[in-house]
Amino acid sequence: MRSNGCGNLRKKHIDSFVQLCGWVDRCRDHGGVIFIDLRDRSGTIQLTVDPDQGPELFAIAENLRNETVLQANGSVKSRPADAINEKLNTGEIEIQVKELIILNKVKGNLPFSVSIHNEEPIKEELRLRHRYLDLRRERMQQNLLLRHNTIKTARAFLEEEGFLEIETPVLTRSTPEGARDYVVPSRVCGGDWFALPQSPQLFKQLLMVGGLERYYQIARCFRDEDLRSDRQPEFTQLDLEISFTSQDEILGLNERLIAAIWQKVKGVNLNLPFKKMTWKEAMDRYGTDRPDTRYGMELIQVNEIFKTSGFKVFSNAISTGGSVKCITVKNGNKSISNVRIKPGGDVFSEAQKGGAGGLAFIRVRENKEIDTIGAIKDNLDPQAKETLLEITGAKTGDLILFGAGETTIVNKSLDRVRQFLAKELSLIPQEQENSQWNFLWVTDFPMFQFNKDENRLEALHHPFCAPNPKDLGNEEEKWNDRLPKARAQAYDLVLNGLELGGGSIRIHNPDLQKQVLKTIGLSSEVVQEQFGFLIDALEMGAPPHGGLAFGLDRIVMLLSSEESIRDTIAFPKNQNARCPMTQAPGNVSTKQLEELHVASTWVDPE
RNA sequence: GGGACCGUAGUUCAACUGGUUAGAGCACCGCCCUGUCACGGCGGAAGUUGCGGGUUCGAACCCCGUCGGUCCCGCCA
Repeated sequence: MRSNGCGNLRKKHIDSFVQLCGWVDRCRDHGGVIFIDLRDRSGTIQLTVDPDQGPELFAIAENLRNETVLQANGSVKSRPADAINEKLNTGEIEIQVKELIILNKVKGNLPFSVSIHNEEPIKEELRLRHRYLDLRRERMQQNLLLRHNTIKTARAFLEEEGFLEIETPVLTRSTPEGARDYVVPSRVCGGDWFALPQSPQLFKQLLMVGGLERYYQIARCFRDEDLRSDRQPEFTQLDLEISFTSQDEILGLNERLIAAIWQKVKGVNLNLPFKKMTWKEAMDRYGTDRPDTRYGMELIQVNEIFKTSGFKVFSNAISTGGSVKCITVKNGNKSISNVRIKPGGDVFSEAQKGGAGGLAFIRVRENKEIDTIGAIKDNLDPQAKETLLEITGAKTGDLILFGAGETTIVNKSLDRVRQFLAKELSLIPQEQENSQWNFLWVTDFPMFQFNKDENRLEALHHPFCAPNPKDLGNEEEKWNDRLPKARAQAYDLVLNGLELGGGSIRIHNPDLQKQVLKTIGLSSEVVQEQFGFLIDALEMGAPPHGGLAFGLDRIVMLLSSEESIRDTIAFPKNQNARCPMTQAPGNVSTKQLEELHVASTWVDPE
């Protein structure tokens, strides 16, 4: 049916007869000669239809509309010297058309224009409702090509490293920890339910117990939680697991994997090894476990200066176990007005979104004079002021912003403010090819964090991460005390403040695994019921193993400079987890429900 | 569950901040045009201003509710 791709033709094809198929991108009808831009996945080329080629052909050309599916047969010709289009890869040539065959017509108005030449912003709802049209556009084609190349490179790399690609079940069982499950009723096993996997975590560990040694998968994962621009109910992980390995080996291998992807897809040579930072250091200096270290404005703890201060907001925060931390905004006096850091201001509300009740500030004026609210100024003696200016490095013209209260909230709100101001003040370096890809391993996460609502410990990553032996020791009788405070052999890969992936060395000792599950409050009955198969497996010769999973959608989002992972997925869901094209999820018949032994309690709110 | 913003022709936007007939570009339809490439020219059709209620002499604009969407918090790695 076709001999070439439209976008692949060049001067070397001149005088050859070609058969092209594609979509009408646009027409220019001059009354005599008619130009048609024909587009397929490879690109666009100009077709030229002359009246002297016959009235039938001309009549077809005259009545074409955009997005008509067209076959064009004709000869490749060079364009007249003054008609060369340098903006087009195929701009030196054109097709002298001998025959046009309409393969399919377009009925009615198109909801939006596909042609890149009419790139008005289109409401995303509309793009998703007619995703097949949206996918025809260059931007989505580029993104999906980039996604394909990313996966292809990962497969080739892992193949070379001795990995096997193995599929794991999509219908599996619900587990207590983590996100809400998508649940599927079983017709055959009445009253029982499958859950869709939140990740292949346990299966990949069991593959290691099964002696497969090196596994990977492009794995679809499901989480029934509320959506964000970087979160979909079904998303894809590049998931891998290795037996007989160490943390360093896993980090090294994954750095090389990432470097291979960036090399192939972006042509960028990353510097290896990536930088490393412990979780504690990240929290102290940046207030987040995924810091953007491309710029400074670090958080500085100033508890010592304010613990005896008469400014109660600060001293109370410290005496109740919290912190006072600050960031120094260079030349902030000029760039950030008081209106913006007081209630109602954009900087203030950014701190508020992080949970802060307020945003205290000090402006440094000439001769180390400070300008702030009276309650702070009156309670800051000269020595304390001197120390503050010294450890913050604040100079004339600088603005110091404070967070005070519970340490987690201080960290969270100052992290937000820091990121917000970095964008506002353009502190993020854009220019150098390599510095815009700031990779960072964050290591030594705690095993657990305290969940206030449920009044219990919960696993920070998941409850299969192995604790650091240095923190745990060998004597089992001390596990009870030591485990809750232990660091995990867990690590995240962070790029420019976004988490790309994470993993850990896993527990392969069944007693330790039981102890960890007990620590997060699971009774031995629940452990037996929900994780019995894992404990059994660990008792039957489980090798030491560990692994990692990357968020593939997010990687592609960064590589394609998109702001939403929806633009990296062919058919994504909207923010209500609905597919605007198919309208899924939808009704099922009463008969289907009966077969599944399920009755709906849903009542339409009237 | 909560907060913010948005919804006007097929589409992207406008409409003096409450004023009478809701405009424009692209797309669409018709006519003209032989070297354009965001082709050009002339003409035309196209609207329940998301929906429901209220305030008002008068509502796209103000108020309440509702539906849909985006971003964020909670939630989620």
